[in-house]
Amino acid sequence: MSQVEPWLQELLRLNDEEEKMTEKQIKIVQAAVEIFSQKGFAGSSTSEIAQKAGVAEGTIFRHYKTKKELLLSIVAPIMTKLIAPFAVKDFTKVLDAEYPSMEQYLRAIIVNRMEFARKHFAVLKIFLHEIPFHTELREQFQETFSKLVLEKAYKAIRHFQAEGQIIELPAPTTMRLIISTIVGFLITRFLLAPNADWDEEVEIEHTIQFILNGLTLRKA
Amino acid sequence: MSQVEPWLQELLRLNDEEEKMTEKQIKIVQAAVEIFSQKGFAGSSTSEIAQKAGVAEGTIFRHYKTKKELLLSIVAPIMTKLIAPFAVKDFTKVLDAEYPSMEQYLRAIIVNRMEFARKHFAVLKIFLHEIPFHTELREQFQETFSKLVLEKAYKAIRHFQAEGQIIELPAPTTMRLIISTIVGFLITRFLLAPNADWDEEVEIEHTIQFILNGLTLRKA
Amino acid sequence: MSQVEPWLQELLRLNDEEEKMTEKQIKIVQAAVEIFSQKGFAGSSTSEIAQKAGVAEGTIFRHYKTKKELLLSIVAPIMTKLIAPFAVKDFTKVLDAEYPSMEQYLRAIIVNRMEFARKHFAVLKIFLHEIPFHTELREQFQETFSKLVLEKAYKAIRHFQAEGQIIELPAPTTMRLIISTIVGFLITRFLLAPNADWDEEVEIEHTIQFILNGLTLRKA
Amino acid sequence: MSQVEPWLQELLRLNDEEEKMTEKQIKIVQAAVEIFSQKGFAGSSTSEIAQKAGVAEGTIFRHYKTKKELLLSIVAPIMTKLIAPFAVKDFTKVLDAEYPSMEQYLRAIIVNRMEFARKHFAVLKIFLHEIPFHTELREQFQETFSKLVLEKAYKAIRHFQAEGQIIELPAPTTMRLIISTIVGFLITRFLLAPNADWDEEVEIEHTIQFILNGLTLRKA
DNA sequence: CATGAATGAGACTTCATTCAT
DNA sequence: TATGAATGAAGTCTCATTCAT
Repeated sequence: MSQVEPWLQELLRLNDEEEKMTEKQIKIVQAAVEIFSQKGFAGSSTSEIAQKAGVAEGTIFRHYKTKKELLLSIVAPIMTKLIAPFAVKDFTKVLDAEYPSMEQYLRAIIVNRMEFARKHFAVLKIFLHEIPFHTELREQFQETFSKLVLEKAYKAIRHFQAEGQIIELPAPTTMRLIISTIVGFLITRFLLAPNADWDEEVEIEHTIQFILNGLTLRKA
Repeated sequence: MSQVEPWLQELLRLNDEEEKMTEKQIKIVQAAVEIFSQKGFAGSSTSEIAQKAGVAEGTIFRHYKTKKELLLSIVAPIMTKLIAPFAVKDFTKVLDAEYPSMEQYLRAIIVNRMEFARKHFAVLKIFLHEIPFHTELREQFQETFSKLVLEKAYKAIRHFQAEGQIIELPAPTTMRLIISTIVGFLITRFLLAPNADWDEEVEIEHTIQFILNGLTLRKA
Repeated sequence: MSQVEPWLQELLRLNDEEEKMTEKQIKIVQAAVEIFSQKGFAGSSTSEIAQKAGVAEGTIFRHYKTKKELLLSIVAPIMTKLIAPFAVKDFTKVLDAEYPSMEQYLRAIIVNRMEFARKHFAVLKIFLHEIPFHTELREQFQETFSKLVLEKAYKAIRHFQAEGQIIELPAPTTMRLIISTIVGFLITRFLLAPNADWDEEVEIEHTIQFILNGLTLRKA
Repeated sequence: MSQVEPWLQELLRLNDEEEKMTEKQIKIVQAAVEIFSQKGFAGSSTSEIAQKAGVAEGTIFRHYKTKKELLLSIVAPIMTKLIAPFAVKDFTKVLDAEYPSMEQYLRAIIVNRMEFARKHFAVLKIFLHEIPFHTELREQFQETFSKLVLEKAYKAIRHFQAEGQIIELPAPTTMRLIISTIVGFLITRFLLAPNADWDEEVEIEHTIQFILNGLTLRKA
């Protein structure tokens, strides 16, 4: 999964929408991402963004009606992208075919999402900070998430439970435990100790083993 | 540990410093907590706080030189409180005496910190949101954390490793995995699905077992 | 005249009105003088004055209804004091009796007013700065000045002109030239170069000779 | 010197820098000059300035970052202009060539600076009032003055002393006496009795004669 | 498309003054 | 008499947004 799977390509193609953008517009977005992620949305000023983008103050509003629209244009797409790998049409088929073991599945997810986080670090940070303050964002995310991901993820979990690979906890609990561990890993890696030079491979391995062990019955 | 241990009382007593506060000052702090946690620091206005507190806007600045000082007066103490249970002078003694098994230890921590999170939910939320934007906060937290908690926690981890209760991962990795799981639990409980009525006891139990299993060697 | 003349004593006695003042009130006035002279009236805050005086904010307003009243209580008396030496009831008699020559008269005035300026430097500075901005002050000063000083000074000038000691310029012109020179001397001494160590005696002598020469006919 | 000398033109040309200014910006400066000179800097409010300029308050801060910057933009240039006529590269040559007698020199200076004071009355008033409260202003003025004027003025004084036109007082003393008289003249004319209709020509003549007499040896 | 001067609402903050204690 | 918490008007300054060029 470190290579983009065919079934994902369609989804991902939606994202490369930097096409119709003016050169100036791209600079605006880049500047906005940088400043929003440093100071937060409410703490940033459009004039500062314009300055960093090397653009007149008015130019921003030629492309985005309001400051908030600029934010959403940055943050909304990331939600879809974030979720994309899980939004597969027929999940269990995928599972059967490609991930015979939970371990391979987990490793694929972690590696893939880590690349994603590395690439979109700043935007993800903005997303995390702003989602509590913008109802539309939150609702859109919740809807997308529960529609596209939740049931499919539950299916996958039950699939591995049925196969006896993991224990029979409630699916939401299982999911919470997995996501907590992965997100905790990513946050530590990119936010808390971005400069610490650690052995990424080894940490990933520990993390995967922790999840697998955690979800496996201890033999008495 | 759901009861406050004697060795904690001193530490905790530092916190009930709402003494010298005017009635109005208390109202200001309450209003500020509510509004900051809803809209974020930069998105809140002092006039709104004053209004909600039923106080003239000038009154805020009689007690706090700046809006930011108001924020810090709210958020700084929570850092110490958050860490308090781990800032024990002689940790291993405590461990020997009171927590023969890692399981008991984990349960104590989770229950205790859950009560704490329940009580200080709003302030914790503010803390989490603002810490990336305020260097002083971040540095103070890092210092306090590494001084008071880190080494002691590592000691505890090594203690349980020596006893053969958990496997020999690097202490920082072990710690990351434990904290991720606990924080993930608390965030799910209080932030993501605060209204979902789930069986807290059972979820705690699952969480503890997940951590313990995760850190225990699978018997081949 | 470096000693206080008998006819002045009455006038001067009006000034030592620090009698009925509370200890705190005195401290307030001292603090106000210091701060007003450093930052100007409009640039000073009553709270700063209270702080420097070691007094509660409200205490100032127990003694002075408004900030401006505090200013006037400081500045108004200095006007009288400043003018006092010239406000003699029967001036020409004084002149005949005590100052046979213009030179002696000038020297007396300069020495005496220099001591005055040295003592009341800060208050005089406040007075000079504030007089353009406070109509009452300006009017009161103009009235006092023209009533008590102007005619008497003109009389003295004409007296010395009649005696042939100085040339027959218009009295206002003569007065302007004398006052300009003296005030210029005092401002240089106390404001522009207060730290320069110069020979005061010699400078006074030069100044007097300049005025006298300036008002004497050059012999062809 | 009532006509602008050629060597001055360059210096003076620096001043007509109202070029790049918006129409509104010019109105702001005009309003600010008027209000500052009436109420002093600290006693004026930006809202009042905006109102008198017929401009939104925000517009002031688009052109000047702070209220103080507005003050300095008004007051700083006047310092150079005030001094300009004395900041000539080779002063004694000028003296030799154009002012054979001290009298002509004095008359030229007085007339020229009187026109200047008449034209820039309000700004000069602001300058005089504010210089004690703004360290930067004071230091900049002292530096400019001592660099550009002092030595040259001393040279001129010694030039006239060497020619026997004036007596051998120390140059600083001589300068103090001359400036006191001239400044006293200007202040009387424009500040103390601006409405009194006096014969300016005659007063100038008296003032010049006073200075000349004052600095000339009385023949015994 | 792009500019940047202009706006005016509203942000944070100060301050003279009042008043219950 | 003295205090100092409280006030609210006013101050300086910021900022998203508009619009003529």
